[in-house]
Amino acid sequence: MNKQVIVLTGPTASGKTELAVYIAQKIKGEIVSADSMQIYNEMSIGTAKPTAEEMLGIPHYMINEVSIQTPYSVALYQKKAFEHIENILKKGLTPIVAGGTGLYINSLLYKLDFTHTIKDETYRKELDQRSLPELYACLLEQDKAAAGRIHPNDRKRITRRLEIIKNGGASPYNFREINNDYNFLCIGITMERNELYKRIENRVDKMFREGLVEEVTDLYHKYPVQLSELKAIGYKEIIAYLRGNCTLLDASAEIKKNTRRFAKRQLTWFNNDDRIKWFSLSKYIGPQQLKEAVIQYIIQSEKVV
RNA sequence: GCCUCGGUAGCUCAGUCGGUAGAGCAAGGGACUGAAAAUCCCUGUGUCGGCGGUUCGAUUCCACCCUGAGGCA
Repeated sequence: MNKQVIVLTGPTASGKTELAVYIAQKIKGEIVSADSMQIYNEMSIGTAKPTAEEMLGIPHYMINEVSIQTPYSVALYQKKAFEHIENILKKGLTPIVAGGTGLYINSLLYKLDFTHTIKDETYRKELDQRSLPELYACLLEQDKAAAGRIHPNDRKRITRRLEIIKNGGASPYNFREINNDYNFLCIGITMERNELYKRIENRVDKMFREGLVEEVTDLYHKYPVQLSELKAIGYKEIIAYLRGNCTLLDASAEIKKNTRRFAKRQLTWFNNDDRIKWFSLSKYIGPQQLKEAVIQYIIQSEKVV
């Protein structure tokens, strides 16, 4: 029998954090975060990082992994997350992967092999100097299949593909080969769009009350380059304000807008995976009822296995 | 009360020398293999303020009405 791992996902502000802790308490689990921004130590308020109180004593891994000074990536995440999953299983507990970064989650759910496709900063810098049509022509010449898959305007992906080719890692492209090493039970939380947007609005207001501006100001002074390059929602907009490009009210509106768009992209991403069993908050009387339904579902699934 | 300029997509506005209309923003949909909160792609029907008139045909011209801004008394 495969080792069971619970995966909890959904758009931002849908209540993943709280539900993950609840599940962990009910079924004796520990949490492995799948959030590309909570990874960073220095970013807290703007990433809605769970506080010690919110964790209720449940161990959380892959949060505060590194400093903002050392950029992270999926490959690093994948390696480390599997280590944590194994450790949790060894303790006889259930790993609960919880987060909204689709690529990070897919690096666990699918066989994504990064070991032969080294990241090459020097080469990337070199490619940055060249024009986009030039890069695309280059890709077309060296990897026709990839060129067909990647849009000519998508500089980031073209660059990465060229990097892979240069370093000899052009492995056959096994798109979405399922990872069967574990028995993943995938749960998604969602709700009607209006409701989600209302929650996003409230959450952003709350972040401001909790000191988002202070957090960003402080970080911006310490690590201006690193913070700007991350382009994290809640941070880039405050940076614009600090630079005098807009008012604080504008920044708040922008954060809300960008968060809404982000949530939409997340939903698009997760809708792609039919393993996810969706629970819509709009269909339950309240969060408590949804939590109980999720637990019921988990217990039932374990019986089947 | 009179004069002037407006009323067109959720918002800001363009336009049709009369043949029922299009930009930006917002919004919606989609993609995603070492930056992913990133990056990229696709999507524009709306009583053209109302009621009449002229006309084969009016959002466009004319009259009146409603309404907003400014000006003069």
